[in-house]
Amino acid sequence: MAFRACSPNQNQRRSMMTHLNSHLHGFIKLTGNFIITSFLLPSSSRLGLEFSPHSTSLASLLHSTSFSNNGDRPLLSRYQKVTSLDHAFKLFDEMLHTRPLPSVVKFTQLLNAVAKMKHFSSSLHLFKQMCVVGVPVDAYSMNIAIRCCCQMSRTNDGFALLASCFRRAVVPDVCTFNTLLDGLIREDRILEAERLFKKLIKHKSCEPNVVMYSTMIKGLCKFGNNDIAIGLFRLMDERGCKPNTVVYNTIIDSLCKDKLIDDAFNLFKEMVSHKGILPNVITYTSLIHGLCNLCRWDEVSKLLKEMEDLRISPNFQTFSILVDAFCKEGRVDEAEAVIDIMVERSEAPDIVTYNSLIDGYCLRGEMIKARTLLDSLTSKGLIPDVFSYNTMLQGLFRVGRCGEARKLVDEMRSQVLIPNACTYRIILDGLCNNHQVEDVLSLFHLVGDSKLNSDIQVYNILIDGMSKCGKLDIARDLFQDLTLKGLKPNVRTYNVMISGLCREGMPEEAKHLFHKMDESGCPPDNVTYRVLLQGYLITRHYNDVEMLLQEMDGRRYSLDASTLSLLIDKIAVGLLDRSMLKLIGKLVPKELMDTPA
DNA sequence: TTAGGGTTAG
Repeated sequence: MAFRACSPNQNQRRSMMTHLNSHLHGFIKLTGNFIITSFLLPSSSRLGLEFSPHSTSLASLLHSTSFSNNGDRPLLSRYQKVTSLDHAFKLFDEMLHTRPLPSVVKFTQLLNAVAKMKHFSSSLHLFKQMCVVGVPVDAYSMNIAIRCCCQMSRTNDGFALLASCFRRAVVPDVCTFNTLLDGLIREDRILEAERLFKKLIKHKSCEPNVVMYSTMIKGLCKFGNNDIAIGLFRLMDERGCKPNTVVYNTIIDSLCKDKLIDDAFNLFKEMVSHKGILPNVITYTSLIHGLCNLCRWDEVSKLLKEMEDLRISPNFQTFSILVDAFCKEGRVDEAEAVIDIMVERSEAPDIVTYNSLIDGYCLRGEMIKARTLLDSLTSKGLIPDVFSYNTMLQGLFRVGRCGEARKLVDEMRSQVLIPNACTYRIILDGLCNNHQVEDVLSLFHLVGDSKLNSDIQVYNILIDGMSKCGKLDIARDLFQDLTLKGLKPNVRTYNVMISGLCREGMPEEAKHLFHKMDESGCPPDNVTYRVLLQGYLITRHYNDVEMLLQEMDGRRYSLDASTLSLLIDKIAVGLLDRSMLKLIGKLVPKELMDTPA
């Protein structure tokens, strides 16, 4: 594998673009073919059944699994078949008047059916009624009630029910504790979740199983602790709890989201080749999503082909992710083709998918198409939401049509769609990008001390916008104001401030701020390093470049195309030492590398 | 009869 960016000349750079384009082109061609062929896959795979390449014949599987409707599957009881809340309440009332009272199992079936319809408070209400009339509740019914609390983000009420378990001599099991653990994680109470998990193991309250480990791993991933999550994953294996597809998927997805795609693929390889665990559509969708985010299109097409070989059919979410990725690249034709296939497969695109398409049109400046689509959503049976309008709004600002953007906001109001915090941020950002400094500031001041302005993201937009409009003094004042407002700068705040300082030729002040980050408990991220490096290079501040590169290597960070290009230019003209190339080579992500001819 | 994994705006 050659390091493409080593040669700085114009031809090489052009060739990199051509190469990338041909990949993209190849991908689209292949994807187009593939999606059509996957639509033609045997109906078994469209039904969501997956086949190992070594499995017994397709026909026998089809026969035994997908079409055997009689006998094998237990019939659902009338309590599990409820279709509406009304129906459930009527049935419950009937049960209360039956003598002797139906068994707790029947009641539990009904509770579960109601919970599955996402009527959590009703399910909980029925549970309480059961207790009142003296149905002897057990761990199953208790677990459903606890789950209802947790799903409504009332995990504390779930713990209160746990206490009542002890009073009622109901023994909580691993499922009870896992539900509570999941509730804590859902409410972002990761420290309490960790404490509970450790306590359960210490007191041997229950033996964690693969679901519980997986819940804890999900929580750790959610809070950016991939390494600790992987540590727990290894520990679980050592303790004799065999990992399965779900646990692998959880970690793979988190690595993909953090752009650690190569680590994700190592894990994927381990899962499939060493452990013999079959990947499924979720595994592939996570990987595809990760690759799309990094624009590694050739590998996306490879994975889609692999799915086809394994007879794993892409599903609604896979398609949705592809539509979104195509739209973000401005490839709306391909996105439209995928949407057509979704319609053919009766996986009707939802509002989210269409929002991506609106975004794609806007990105290409095709505002009429975007507007027509927005207006046609209702006829597709979808109600345009604030999200759709926000997307359109963003597009109008992007092409500099501030007047029309204003009109759209008025239109939202007239449609009783209340602009939300995101609308506000889009307007601020749009006005900044269109250099409407006066308007931005008057809007910001008009909003004043309202909750909308107690938002670090608002400040990030304004600091960035002001410094890009050449108003670094205002940006600095806003940065100072943060602490007075009781807001804490986040990594993005530092990044935009550092970037602004560099833009105005103040690398020393930028460096000072950079050093403050770690001590403020906000360590610099990949972007901080890139921004500072670019600042140093543009302001001809070369002394610290190598040190920054080494630190990046230590933190496993990587270079982006523009920083890389700047570094190479400086080496080419002899302002930076060629010896740095080796270190730079280590920091180039795969998507910027050449592939063998 | 109970618990776990993948898409949405800066």
